[in-house]
Amino acid sequence: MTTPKRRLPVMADVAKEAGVSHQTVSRVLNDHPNVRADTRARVEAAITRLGYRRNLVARALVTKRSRTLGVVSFDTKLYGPASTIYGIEQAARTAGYFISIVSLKSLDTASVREAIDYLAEQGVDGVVVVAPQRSAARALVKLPSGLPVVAVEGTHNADVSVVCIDQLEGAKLAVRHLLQLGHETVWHVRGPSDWLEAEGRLEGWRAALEEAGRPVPEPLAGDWSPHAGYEAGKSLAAMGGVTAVFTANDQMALGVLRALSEEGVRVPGRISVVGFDDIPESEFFSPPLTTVRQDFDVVGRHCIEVLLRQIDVGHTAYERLVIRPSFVVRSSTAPVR
Amino acid sequence: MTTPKRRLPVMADVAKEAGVSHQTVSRVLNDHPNVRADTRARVEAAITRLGYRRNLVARALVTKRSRTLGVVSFDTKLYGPASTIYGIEQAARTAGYFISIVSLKSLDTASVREAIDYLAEQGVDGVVVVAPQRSAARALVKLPSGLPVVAVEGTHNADVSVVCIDQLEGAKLAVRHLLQLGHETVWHVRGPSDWLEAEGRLEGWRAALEEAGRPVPEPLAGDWSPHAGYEAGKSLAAMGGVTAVFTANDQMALGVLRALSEEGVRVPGRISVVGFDDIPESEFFSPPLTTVRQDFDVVGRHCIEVLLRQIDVGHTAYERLVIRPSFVVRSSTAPVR
DNA sequence: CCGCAAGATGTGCTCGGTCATATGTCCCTC
DNA sequence: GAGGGACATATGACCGAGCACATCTTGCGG
Repeated sequence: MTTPKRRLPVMADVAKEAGVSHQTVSRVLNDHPNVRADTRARVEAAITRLGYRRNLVARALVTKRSRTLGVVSFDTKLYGPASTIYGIEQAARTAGYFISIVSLKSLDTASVREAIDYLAEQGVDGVVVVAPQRSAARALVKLPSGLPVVAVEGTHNADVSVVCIDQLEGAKLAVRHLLQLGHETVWHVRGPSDWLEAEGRLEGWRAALEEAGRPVPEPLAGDWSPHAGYEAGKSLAAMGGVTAVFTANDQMALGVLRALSEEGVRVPGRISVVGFDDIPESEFFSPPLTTVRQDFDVVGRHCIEVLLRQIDVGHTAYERLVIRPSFVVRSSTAPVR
Repeated sequence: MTTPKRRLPVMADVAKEAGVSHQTVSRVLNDHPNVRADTRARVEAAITRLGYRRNLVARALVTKRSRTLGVVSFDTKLYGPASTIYGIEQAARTAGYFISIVSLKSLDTASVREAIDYLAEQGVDGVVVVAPQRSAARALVKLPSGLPVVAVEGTHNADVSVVCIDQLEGAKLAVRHLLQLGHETVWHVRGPSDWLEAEGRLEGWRAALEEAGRPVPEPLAGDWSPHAGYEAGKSLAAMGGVTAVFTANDQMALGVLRALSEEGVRVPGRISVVGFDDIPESEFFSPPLTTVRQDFDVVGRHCIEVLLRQIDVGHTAYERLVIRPSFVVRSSTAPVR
């Protein structure tokens, strides 16, 4: 009971229709120069007449280039990964590549390896791994068969090219801003310990405090969620003596703001708060959040650049591209009273 | 100066290694029953010894099934689309399919058509179009060559299967909740007019008010952004007499809350606010937002279900799957004084 | 008017799998 | 011991493009 759908036209059909060989059709399709103008026109007419579309699968088989790039990511619902993937997709499409996405629930080494293998089997020309966790970064050490790979936020590991945002610098911007406002020191609500970004921000925070010769308080644990920020905010309010907090991301900062508000602690009157990411909502928090801005689109674009370079010129040296974050001052920070 | 990388092993290599024919290797790979146990073992040993991975491109060429689904979406940075795509990806991968994504900056008819064609050329087995705009829905009327397509939030158009959330019902939930709290009527900050979701929520709001015989105020314009909500909030504060607002999404609600806070209007003391979407941040807004919850994951899963059904059994009747939203009461709504 | 090079077009093979079919093997039954 | 059927394995064609090379045109200089 199969559908009587006539099969789609192939090159040979177009060739017959235009009265040329399939090779000439191929030349027309690939903008080969050596085709007479009227022949080209005839072929093009035949193509539109038949509604012919070239079969990229067949093409990929012989050229060994699928013009598809794989992306392995974690929780693509989050603003950061989603934005990065958006940037990747835009850049890839401009360069004539497709994007095949695998979104993992856990970034353990095995899952990442499996995902990469899976994509390799599908014939992707290269893979971008959005690997912000230590475990994911570990999965990239001994990779299979010369598949070009670029990591976003990978470790300093030299086994793969990396594009990342300078987390250390971002954190320092935040802390220095607060110190300049006269705060004696700055508390920190950190991200989960297996995340490289959390690590970098923590280090940057610590380094900036030490550079200024200030005491380094115990960081508060967090897991990026607003809820974790909320809990941390409650603790901070209870501590007393806290005047400035650097939160490892904006969502947690939101939780902190909420908790402080509930506890009747004015921001920035009593406590100044700085976030990280600059999600679109931050500008409208109560109060609008001073934060470190990461340009995820740029990260995505650079990934594709690096990856395509690796694909095109073969295995060059591994690159490491560090993007500087910027700082956005809004109303959640103020000079200490 | 080409790399001396020896080409990857193919079926023939495995066959030789195991001392069988390539066909037997194929049988082993596809779990064909008619293979003697020891032969199978020999082949499997050869596979691991050589590190063989099957070439899915070649397979796709002959089977005419790429086991790849295309997704066309608009602004995948937004929480809604990102979550939907996440759900789609999970469901697809579970079913053994890859996801190829095209993220558009504009959902005009031409772009959507082009994207679908692009994916069709790549040989996808089906396409999910996240088409929340009227223009995108229009692009789905006369589709090319029997390519299975499912739309998320498409129109009632019978030319394609649709999976959507009952926007009308969601809006009604919001309005009824507010009316039950004793509010005389409910203002509305609407989404952009070419968005079907905005349309649905507007209609639901209006219908619920009319059902209750209440006056229907002029809706305020918005574009989903917190900034638009902020502007609307300022207007609402200036109006006087407003006690309840239904905002078409949570981001705009955030802007409304911000504006009301700046104007010294207490929420929910003087004005109650309800949003739509239930983004992860909503719970920590000031105050925590009462909102309509959309389960995007479920939408994604249903899309794949419908799409795979269409792919497997051929062209059945177009389906229309409507998912009911739920309602989350938090602290941004209160009985009218 | 011929020769020759550059341009235009055609021929046949290849990519790496799967499918249909042929061939071979084994066991069981009459 | 012949015949039949089920199972195991091999053979060759084929999917639809691109590539290398062969062949046929054409234009131009000598």
